[in-house]
Order: sequence, then C-alpha cells, then structure tokens
Amino acid sequence: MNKKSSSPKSERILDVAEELFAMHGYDGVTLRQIATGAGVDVALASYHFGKKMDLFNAVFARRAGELNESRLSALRQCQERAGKKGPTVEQIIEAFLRPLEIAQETGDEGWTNYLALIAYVNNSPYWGEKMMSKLFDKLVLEFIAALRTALPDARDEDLYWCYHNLSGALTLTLAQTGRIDKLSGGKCRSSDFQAAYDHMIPFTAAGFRKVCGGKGKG
Amino acid sequence: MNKKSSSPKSERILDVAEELFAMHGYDGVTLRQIATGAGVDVALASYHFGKKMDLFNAVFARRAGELNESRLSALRQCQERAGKKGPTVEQIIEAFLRPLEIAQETGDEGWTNYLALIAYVNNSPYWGEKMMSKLFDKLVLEFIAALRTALPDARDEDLYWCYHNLSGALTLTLAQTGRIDKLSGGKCRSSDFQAAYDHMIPFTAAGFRKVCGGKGKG
DNA sequence: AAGCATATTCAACAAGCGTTGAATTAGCAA
DNA sequence: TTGCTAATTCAACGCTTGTTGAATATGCTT
Repeated sequence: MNKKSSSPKSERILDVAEELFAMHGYDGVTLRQIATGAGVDVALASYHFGKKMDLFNAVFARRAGELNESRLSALRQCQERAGKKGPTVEQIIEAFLRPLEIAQETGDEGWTNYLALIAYVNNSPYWGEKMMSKLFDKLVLEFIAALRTALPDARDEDLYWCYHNLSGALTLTLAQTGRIDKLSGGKCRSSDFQAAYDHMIPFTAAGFRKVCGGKGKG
Repeated sequence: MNKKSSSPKSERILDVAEELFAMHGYDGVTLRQIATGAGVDVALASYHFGKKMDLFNAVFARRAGELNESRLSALRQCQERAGKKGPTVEQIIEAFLRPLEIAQETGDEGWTNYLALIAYVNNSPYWGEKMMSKLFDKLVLEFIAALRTALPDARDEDLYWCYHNLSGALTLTLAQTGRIDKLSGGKCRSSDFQAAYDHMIPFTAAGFRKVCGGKGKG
C-alpha cells in the first residue's frame, strides 16, 4: 500500500472517488461503488491507497497544491499591477475567487468535483476543522494579510468574520446544491459559475468595506 | 410503523438522531448508534418511524414549522413597525437571521443541532434541492419579496444571487465548522453566534445594496 | 526468453448493517 | 383483576461493508 505510482487505473480510481465523495460524502460511498465506476476490482483501491480514509485523503490532497499555487499567483499578480498603493478589496477578492471559476469552466469535470468536495469538507462539523486547515490556512492567511493592508482601519476580529462570510458564500457556490435554481424558478442556475462569481465579488467586497471601515474608499 | 405517538423514548430517539445526523450526515450514522445513544433497543426506531430515511425526514421536519413561524412573525413585526415606507434591508435581514441566533442561544442544544442539520442538507449536492425546497422555499420567497420592495431598482436575477450569498454565509455559520477558530488563532469562535450574526447582518446588507442598486439609500 | 517487480484480480473473512416477526413488558379501561 | 392495546425488547435474517492473502497478469530489464 501507499505506493506513489500513477498507473492509468490508479488515476481513474481517484477520479471516480472524487466525484462520488463530492456528491455523497465520505460515508455515503462504498469502495465497491468506486471500483465499479472505475472498472476495476475492489481490492485495487486498497492496494494503491491503503484504507478507505487514506484514499479520501489522497483525493483531497491531490489537487490542493496546484490550486494554492494558482490562487497565490493571482494574488501576487494583482499586487504587482497595483504597485505601491496596493490592490483594492475587489481586486484581492477577485484573485481569491477567479482561479476557482476558471477551474470549474475548463471543461475538466474533475476540478468541479474537487471543489464540490472542498465544500463538503469545509461545511462538515466533523471533518471541517481537521482537514481544511492543514492544506489551505497558509494561503488564506496570505489573502487576509492583503485585505488588512487594503483596509487599514479594520479590527482583526472583523476581518476574520468577514472572511467567514466570504467563505460561506463561496462554499455554497462550490457545492452546487441546485437550490437557487428551483428558488428562482430558473432565473439563476447553480452551474452558471460566471454569474455566481460576478455577483459574489461586488457583494462580498461591499461587505468588507462596510464592516471593516474604509470609509474613504467607498 | 409511522405511529404519531410521542412517548418519552420516541423523543429521545429524535434528539439523538438529530445530534448525530447533524455531526456525521445521513450515511455516517447507524441506527444502532442512535439507539445506543437514546438508551433503547435498535428495533424501536423502526417501530416508531419506519425506515431509516423516514426517521431522517421526521427529524428534519420536526422543528421546521416552528422555525418558519418565528421567522415569519419577525418579518411581519418589522414590517408593521416600519409602516408605509417599509423596512430597510438591514431590518429584513435581521428578521431573517435573529430567530436562528435566539434558537441557538436558548441553551436548548437541540436547536443548535437542528440548525447544523439544516446546514448539512442545504450544502449537500444530493439532498439539498429535494429536501430544503419543500419546507423552506415558501418562507424564503416571502423574504425575497420584502427585499424586492426595499430595493425597487433590483433585477430579479441579482436579488436571487444575493440571497444565495446570504444563504451561504448563514449555512457555514450554522454548521459551526470551527475553521474560523483555528484560522483567527482564537480571536473568533464559531460558537459565538451573536458575534457571527452581528457581523453577518451589516456585511450582507451592504452586499445587497451594492449589487441590487438602491444608490439613494446607501 | 527468463526473471522480477509491479499491477491487478480472485476469493474469502469477520463485522456491522437495516429490517422484521415474535415475545415481553407497561399503561390504561372495564 | 382482567383484558386489550401500545410500547419495547429479543433474536435473528440476509446482505453489504472494508480489508486481506494468495493467485494471476502485465510490463520492463537483462
């Protein structure tokens, strides 16, 4: 077990597990469903990844590095463009969100599933704290630092609560629950990520400005 | 099965199921865990509620009516107070959120668990659409109608997306993932509901104003 | 082609699952 | 007390689960 190999079947196990875990959660998926979906024997998942929980962790960690890099790169890029005065709240939030939208719209369904899985973990009272922090806290604190610079009058506590609200709005978008579809009678589609992010950016930016001061920048 | 009785043990089954389902989700909980937690035999749950899914539905529906009533009553009350000109965005959002905060802070742990369960369902791609709509859409549309009156220039589509962001921020708060605790190094606690709602109201209200027009009311 | 490590399947296990029918207890009416 | 009904437990079922050890296939090196 715990081989670092990446045979084609091994990748397909990860892909199918990603999709099913995102949809039904950890306990809602059996190794046999995953194996069947990947077209392999049940024992192969154990051979490559060990216990079921190890497979879950492997799925969760697989794309984390790439995601963090693309978000951090987006932040650095907008910071360089802004020069000495630093980027605006909108620009920082855009750097935080757009890489996700792009990942969801590349046509690579795997990324959409992976982000839905993040939503599942982030919203889970049981898994949330333990699993998210390890992989994403460093990056998030980087963004919060940028926001602190853009909102110099902000109290630290307020900054964190505002991030919490941003994170919640984002999480629900990643989960694609389809609730907005039914509620709006078809006017909004949860699969229309561009519309979701286009609305989320000004919405959350205005929230940050209101709660964290910045009267001069309205 | 499907008896309408409410013996003391029957209620305890619902209470324990509520807590465990909220924590681990539908598939993460076994009837035997619930029975053990409630101090009864495993067959008793089936006797009172039928299949496992029926028990889940019973838990989910038990407090829905009371919750809807208290929220609707809060809305009507703030509408009466506001008189002819109608309530502000902040007042409407406050009516939407405060009943939840109160429920979480009555000391009755059951309500906290129930709201965490709502968060679980609302964020689930699989359960979200089917289960939430039936019980809560009517009330939500009532609030959106009130917001439409307070923001007369808003496009309907924008109104729904803004509600989506509000719903996301709220959902993450209800789930109490503890992520904000670790992230802020203890400056924010996810169990401090008052702080959460005190920040959420101005945050989301500013978002609605920004996205849905209302320049004259800023 | 022979050898060897890796990859994959096969077969089976013990444990736990939801569910059910029969047996037992508790609560209440006559 | 005697019934009768609802509430609860007991015991067991067929099935699925995660996991593992042995057997087979595959691919690469020599």
